[in-house]
Amino acid sequence: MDPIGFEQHDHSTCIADGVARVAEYCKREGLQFTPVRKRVLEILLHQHRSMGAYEILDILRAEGLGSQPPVAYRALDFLVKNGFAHKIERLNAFTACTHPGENHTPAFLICRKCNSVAEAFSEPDKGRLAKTAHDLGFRIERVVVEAEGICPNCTEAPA
Amino acid sequence: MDPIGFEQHDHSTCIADGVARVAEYCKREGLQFTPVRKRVLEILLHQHRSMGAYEILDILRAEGLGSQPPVAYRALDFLVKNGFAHKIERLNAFTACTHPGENHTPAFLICRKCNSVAEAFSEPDKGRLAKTAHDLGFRIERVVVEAEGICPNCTEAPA
DNA sequence: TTGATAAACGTCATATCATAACATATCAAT
DNA sequence: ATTGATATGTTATGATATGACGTTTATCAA
Repeated sequence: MDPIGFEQHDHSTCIADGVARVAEYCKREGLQFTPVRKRVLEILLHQHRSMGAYEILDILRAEGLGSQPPVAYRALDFLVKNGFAHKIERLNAFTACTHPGENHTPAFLICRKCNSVAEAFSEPDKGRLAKTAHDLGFRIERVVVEAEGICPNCTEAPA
Repeated sequence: MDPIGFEQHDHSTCIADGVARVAEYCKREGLQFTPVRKRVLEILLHQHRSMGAYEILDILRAEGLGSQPPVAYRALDFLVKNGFAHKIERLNAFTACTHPGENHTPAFLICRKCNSVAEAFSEPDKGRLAKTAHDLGFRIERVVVEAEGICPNCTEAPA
């Protein structure tokens, strides 16, 4: 049991399930779920935190799956574009999506102590921002919501 | 009259007023509003869009105010830390705060066509994200909200 | 006013994040 | 098998950001 989304969680089937779901989705949609792409997704699923592209690249390199930055970035682009992973802008890092296939606007809770990342939902159509945008005539296409703070595990064990 | 926050607006006094307000605030708080810091704020206020650190540095360099990256980054750090400017994470760029001195959680509306940036308010204490964080026991300290889309000026004149 | 301390600056070097460009290989559909 | 699209390998470079260290400037107490 590893802490996931700040809760204890059966992680053992988590990676396999995540990969399987994405594999199935790709098959349905005619997307190529190539070895590098699959491996990068596995790497991200393995950690419930965000990882930098070069950190992922180091792992790929050790496994002989690619040694140059574009290899990692291209795989990450694929995963992000299709909603299997997200980029955390605040950290210039990436994390596996916990709701692949579902259409959603993710919001992230980032612990500044342990760097774990939990994915929550935001509702960009509601609230003050939506109203402001509507009033101004601004058409929102995409919203980044990233909350930084202290996760429950780190609150309990302060430095 | 320049478009500001997507609206026509008297920009002429805007820079002077912004600088004056910050200068006064700094005096009150005992902060050093040095020439470089003041100039960087002016540069940011001059544009109602975000600017990269190196873009700002180029201007400083041309004016003999500093030629190395740390000069720009240190001034920007000062402005951001004190709430006179904000970093747009999505763009790795900076923009002058339109409500300096007021305690607020900014939300940004970023036009992907003309790169203008409008600062709005978000209400991180309300809405679904706040509820999720509370339920999980996550203590939010800071929230980044950045909406990307098309501003009214660019909607009217599509490419 | 001066001396001590902290804050800011100038500079060099380097770390970190990201992509352009182009050649080669693989896949998918005829 | 051919062809066009997609993916990969590789080189090179661009863009963003910070560590470290010595010098200068500001602040403030004595």
